[in-house]
Amino acid sequence: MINVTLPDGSKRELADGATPFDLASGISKSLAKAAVIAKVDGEEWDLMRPFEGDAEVAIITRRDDEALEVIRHDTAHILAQAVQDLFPGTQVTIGPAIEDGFYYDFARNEPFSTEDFEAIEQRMREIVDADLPFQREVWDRNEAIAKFKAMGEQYKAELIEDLPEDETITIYRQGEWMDLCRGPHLPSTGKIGKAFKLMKVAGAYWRGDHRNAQLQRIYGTAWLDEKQLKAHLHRIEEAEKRDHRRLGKQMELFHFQEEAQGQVFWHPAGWTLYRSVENYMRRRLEQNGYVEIKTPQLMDRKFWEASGHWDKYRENMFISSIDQEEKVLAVKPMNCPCHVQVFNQGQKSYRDLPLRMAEFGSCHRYEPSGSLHGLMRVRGFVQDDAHIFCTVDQITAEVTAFCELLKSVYEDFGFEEPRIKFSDRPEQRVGSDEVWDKAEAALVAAAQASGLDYEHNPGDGAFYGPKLDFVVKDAIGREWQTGTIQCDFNLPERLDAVYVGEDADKHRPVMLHRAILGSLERFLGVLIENYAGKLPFWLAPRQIVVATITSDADEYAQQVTDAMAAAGLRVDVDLRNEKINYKVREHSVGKVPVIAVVGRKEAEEGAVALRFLGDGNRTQEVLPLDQAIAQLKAEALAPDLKRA
RNA sequence: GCCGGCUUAGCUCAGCUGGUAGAGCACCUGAUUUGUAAUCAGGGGGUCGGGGGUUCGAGUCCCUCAGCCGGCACCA
Repeated sequence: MINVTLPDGSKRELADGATPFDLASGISKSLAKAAVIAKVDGEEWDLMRPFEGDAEVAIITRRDDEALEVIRHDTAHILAQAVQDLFPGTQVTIGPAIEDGFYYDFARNEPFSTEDFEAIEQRMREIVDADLPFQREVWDRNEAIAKFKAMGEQYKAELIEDLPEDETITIYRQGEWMDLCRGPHLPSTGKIGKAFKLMKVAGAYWRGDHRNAQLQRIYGTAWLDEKQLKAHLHRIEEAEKRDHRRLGKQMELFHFQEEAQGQVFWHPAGWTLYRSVENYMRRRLEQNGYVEIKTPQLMDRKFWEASGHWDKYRENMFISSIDQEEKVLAVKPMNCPCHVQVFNQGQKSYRDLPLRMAEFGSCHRYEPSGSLHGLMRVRGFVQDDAHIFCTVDQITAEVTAFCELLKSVYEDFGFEEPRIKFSDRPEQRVGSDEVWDKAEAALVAAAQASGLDYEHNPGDGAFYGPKLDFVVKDAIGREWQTGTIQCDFNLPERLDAVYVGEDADKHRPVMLHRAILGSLERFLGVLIENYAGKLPFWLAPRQIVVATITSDADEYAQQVTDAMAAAGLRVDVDLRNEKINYKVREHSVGKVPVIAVVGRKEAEEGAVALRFLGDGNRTQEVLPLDQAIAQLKAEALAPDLKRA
């Protein structure tokens, strides 16, 4: 007899050899039907795996979050089986469930192509129709290695060899096909359903290491039913429409061309947006006790040798030399060493600390060609950079203030809270453990004080100190790091930064490297996608278009435009001989937030009819010109100025 | 950088198995003076990413370079 306890505390008795499926069937038919896997003493089990003794059991059904993960993992197995059926000689490696789907990495000399997808999907559907049971088997380690080697599955054999000695080796079979797998799986392939679709092929390194062989990864998506699958595909389509590269072209914000790979040509509209963001940031920094500086673009290589960057990053630095001189100059890849130079001019006292030194620092890095991505990853960029020189005791207060500022800035730009990663001491590092203790504690305390959730990335800090990174998502779910704050005990030492303490002795300051937006370019990319181009009024490059209905109103329209421009609003006039429908459509598609329509009536009354973009309950308002301007002017203020 | 794909008019794209280029939108011209998401008619515009090759003949096939796209790796 086996005694099981259910989540509600109730107990049941089962015969020896009973399975979670038997348990579910005993409770109700519908539960047995909806069941996916079971949790046995907190461990995920197959429904058909017999209990090994008394246990606490929960039945996981299709409605639970875990179900999709199991289905996706199962689908990955079915994909692997289908591929090996159709392309003999292909080796399997690993195939996990991921967000929205799954992938499987294969080793095969011939490349897969998306044209193979139809045949593969067809075979997958046949495997589902065959309703093959997933069977779990526990194998002896050496037998398993020998078996996979005999099958020509080198990668699988290697995986088993690298598993810890005490790990149970489990093999899952579906029909003739078998794979090394931890499980769990559904009882049979028929339970998976057919709401899956192969999405793309890609290269991926074996075990994520670029020194290893490159495998072919097939990505797929899988859902509970057709409806969910369709909704997912629709979401992807919609997300692609807000891709900042597409919108950048449509809205004439910027362009790229091959002669300046990875560098932005900002167009008038895009640069207007850029400047709005920069000006906003500049005000926020001023309000928060920062001073702004500007440092050189080109510095002698000796300088970078001293800072340590030449050794570490030489391959990623742009170098310049000039015929008349022997010197080799490097385009600055970062601002920190320059800021230390400014700090080092003259004598600093503890009374000068904390010293918050900001720069909209233009930097260039030779990023790998494959990593370039629109505005998100470029070779020439501007950081909203700053370095806070302070004492160890000031770290907590400074980091807390920074987190507060960052939060408020993101709110002003309308973002959901970014994800935060806390990275602590790596194996290779400088500085004593006591100082690391202090710095790590300071960062964590500051994050908590600011009410921010963070996740822990052990050992992922910079060699000079721990850091908090802030991560936001783009339109199609890719994550981009924006803000950061890092404690640095190293650079002040290398570049000999000192201040005179209360005790009249010389001391090393701590440097906090920090950026809120990260790079202006990337942030603008994220901003454009976040709003799908429909930027809030204060950021919109063209805030208003004055559109006439007939040429009778031309003169008045020009007056309206001039008055609005005089009030500091970014306004254009559209006097073209076109129907108002045409103008409204064109400027709506062009994402202009306000269209001021003027016809004979408005001209006579000295009024304007304001039409607001994409605001359901506020599409139109007819106002006297003065009042309209006063209202728009107030709305055009940046959030920080509205508060003031 | 690596694997795969793509590159045709300003933009989005079509051009089957090789026979010297096409659509919609945009643009220009004309008509229309119009009340809140596309008025009608006409017109101009391409050494088909660069270079090389195969062929009587290449946008179509092959080689090569570049850029872009999707991943991977990288990201001070």
